[in-house]
Amino acid sequence: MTIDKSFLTGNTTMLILRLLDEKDMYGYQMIEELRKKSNNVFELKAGTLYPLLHTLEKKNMVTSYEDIADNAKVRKYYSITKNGHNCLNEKREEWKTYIAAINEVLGGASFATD
Amino acid sequence: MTIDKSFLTGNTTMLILRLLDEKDMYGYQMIEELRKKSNNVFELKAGTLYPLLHTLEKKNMVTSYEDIADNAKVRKYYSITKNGHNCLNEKREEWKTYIAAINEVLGGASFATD
DNA sequence: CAATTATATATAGATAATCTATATATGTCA
DNA sequence: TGACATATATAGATTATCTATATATAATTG
Repeated sequence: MTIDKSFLTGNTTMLILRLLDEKDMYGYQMIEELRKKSNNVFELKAGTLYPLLHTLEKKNMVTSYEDIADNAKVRKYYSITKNGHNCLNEKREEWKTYIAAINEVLGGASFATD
Repeated sequence: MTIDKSFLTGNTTMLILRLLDEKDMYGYQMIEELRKKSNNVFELKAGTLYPLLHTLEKKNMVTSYEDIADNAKVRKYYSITKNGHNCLNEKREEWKTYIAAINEVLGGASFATD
């Protein structure tokens, strides 16, 4: 089954902030993590992610710094800010409300988790 | 709480087909139904819906006919086709897969903190 | 060893699904 | 009578994706 890519719209920021809420990561790593955690459902494109990270940095949701990864190579790491953490919590609440509404229309059971 | 409108992207077609899968409706009625069923979460705009209905008709997902509503006024009713019904079932499956993937990422072993 | 593929970051331009604004017409209510 | 709700419609703006392209290094493969 191929997932309608437009489902993703609006969730990318929430997902990225969620990853960074666990640990600092660099861009390419986020793409791989999302792919793995979602069982290949999310295949976020580099051309989507890097501009988004720059925007999140401008909005003070994340900060970046250069550091050396396990393989001794320099990578651009991102770290979530207090502001970004608060935004994540808001987005999670919105997401819960949203899927409850969808399920209300679809007439099915709720798939929401806390 | 204001819901991020971009969450809706990609779901509108599924929701409209779901409404029509229960009974024939006219455009304005769909907007009202979605608003009510979702407890005001969905406030679909006329400028979004009417062009979408025209597209769905071109794609043979729905058919339309003029009929007289309860209040004796002529309204443009839409009816789901077999094709539209099949599309709805596919979208529902995609939706399930998609939210399972989101919850996989969101649920990753942590609790929301402030 | 050369060619290809994977890793890694970045930007420009295209695409698609919404939105707002506007138009038109009728009906209702204060 | 003037504003607001119902009802349908289109044009143009906005926004979040995408693809294509660029660059550089590392790893793999023929």
